[in-house]
Amino acid sequence: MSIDWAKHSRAVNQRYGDSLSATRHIRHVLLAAITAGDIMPGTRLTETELGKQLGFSRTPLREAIAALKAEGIIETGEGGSLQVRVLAYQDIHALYEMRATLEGMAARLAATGASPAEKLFINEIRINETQLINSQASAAALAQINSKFHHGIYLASHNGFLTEALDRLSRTMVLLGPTAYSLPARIQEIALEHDSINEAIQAGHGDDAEAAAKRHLRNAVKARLQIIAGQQRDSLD
Amino acid sequence: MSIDWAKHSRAVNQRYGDSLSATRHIRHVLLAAITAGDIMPGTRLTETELGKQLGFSRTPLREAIAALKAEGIIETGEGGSLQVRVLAYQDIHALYEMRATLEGMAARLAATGASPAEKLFINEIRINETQLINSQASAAALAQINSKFHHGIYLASHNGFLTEALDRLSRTMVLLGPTAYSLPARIQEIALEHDSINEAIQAGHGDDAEAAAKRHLRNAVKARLQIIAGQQRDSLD
DNA sequence: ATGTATACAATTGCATACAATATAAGGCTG
DNA sequence: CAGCCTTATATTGTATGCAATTGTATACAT
Repeated sequence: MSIDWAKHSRAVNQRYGDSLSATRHIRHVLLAAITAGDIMPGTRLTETELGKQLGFSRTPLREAIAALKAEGIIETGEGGSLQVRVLAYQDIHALYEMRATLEGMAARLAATGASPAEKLFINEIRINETQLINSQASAAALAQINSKFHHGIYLASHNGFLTEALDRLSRTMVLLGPTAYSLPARIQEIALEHDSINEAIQAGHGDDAEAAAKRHLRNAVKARLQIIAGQQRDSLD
Repeated sequence: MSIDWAKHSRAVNQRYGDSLSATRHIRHVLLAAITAGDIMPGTRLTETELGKQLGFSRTPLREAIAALKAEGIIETGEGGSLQVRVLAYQDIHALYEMRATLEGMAARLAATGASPAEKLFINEIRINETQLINSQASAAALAQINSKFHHGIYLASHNGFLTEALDRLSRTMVLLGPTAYSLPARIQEIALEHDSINEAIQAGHGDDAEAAAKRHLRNAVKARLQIIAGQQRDSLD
């Protein structure tokens, strides 16, 4: 039941340096733990316990939680108790519907407005992804390069609010559990879909880029539903 | 220099009841003060001072601020000092670009998926707006009914993440200052544009609704730039 | 045996106190 | 007189303690 907080803590220090304030540190550690699946949606979190385990007092912990609540990652259940947000089934559709629209917008803007350097950068990530797939890299490694590819497009949109909204959606998506890279059959499809997006961006075709991105997300939600169906248990617990 | 916090506090109590936790109460009061223009972007906020004026200790105040920071309403300046976020000029375009896409999406979804009751509700708001305009209501009253109209469409999209994203954008927009209703000439245009959106939604024409919403936002950014040009001062202060 | 009331434990919400850090002023030295 | 270092002050960051609310268990009555 106990979680290896030290591992996540080290990872955060390595990624952001060890000069983060306690509040921010805790925020990243909690996100990492949720992303890793160490804390499942619905899990009740108690401040005293968490504080003791993380080695911080309740004050910065509560501030981190306040930020995560504002983001919709943590919610207050009955009687004000804290728990990791539980997404309803219909939330999955809403989430992917949003992402399809925003990813489409980002791809369009990247195609029409990205600098040559940015386009080269995106293309390079795409090449790296192919190499990783061919070398049969782990699902985690593939998920990471996938993140980079999408994030590169977000940045190339030159719209900070769009980037932030998509980052936020990505963070919310970790509540859904394992990524689509746990489905071997989906990996090749993803590669092809990324290719169409990349090609449209490289060619500067906004319409095509948007359409390709939307197709990509439509297929993604299909894969996601497949994963969820596989996880189905009777809900008597 | 002193701000009438009691006024905002009363308004919040009236709107949400007086049983809100201190943290949430403070959050709404701060938002109200920023919306009303009592606190301008760039204004430095000191916790001790704010806490004293609001009548709360620093703990709930800091939690409210943590939430507002996560939303991008408050930012930390040099040396960790707090200030109301200052939007750059290019942020205006990015903001409206986002809103155009999301409002378009919401209008499309409302047109294709709203229930008859929801469509009636939207139409009713639209009728109310016309009456208010004809009776030469105040800019504040018009801004309020405008909010209702848009928010009604958000809800009719049946997508919680979209609604939340648009609400968030609206909150960010208060950082831009006075609404377009300070421009008399714009009021009639707004009415016409709302009409096209409403008609497309009532008729169930998704494409038309999206297009009308995007047109509306394109015109809105034009009006906004006009307002900003009017506020222009030499920046020698 | 079941439903209810009451007492107790656990947890959140808030306030105060302390520590660390940044800002600003003033004096000292070159 | 200018520049820099020192020191004092102000402000943010963190910890602890208390109050109030909620959840739970036990005992009692029906």
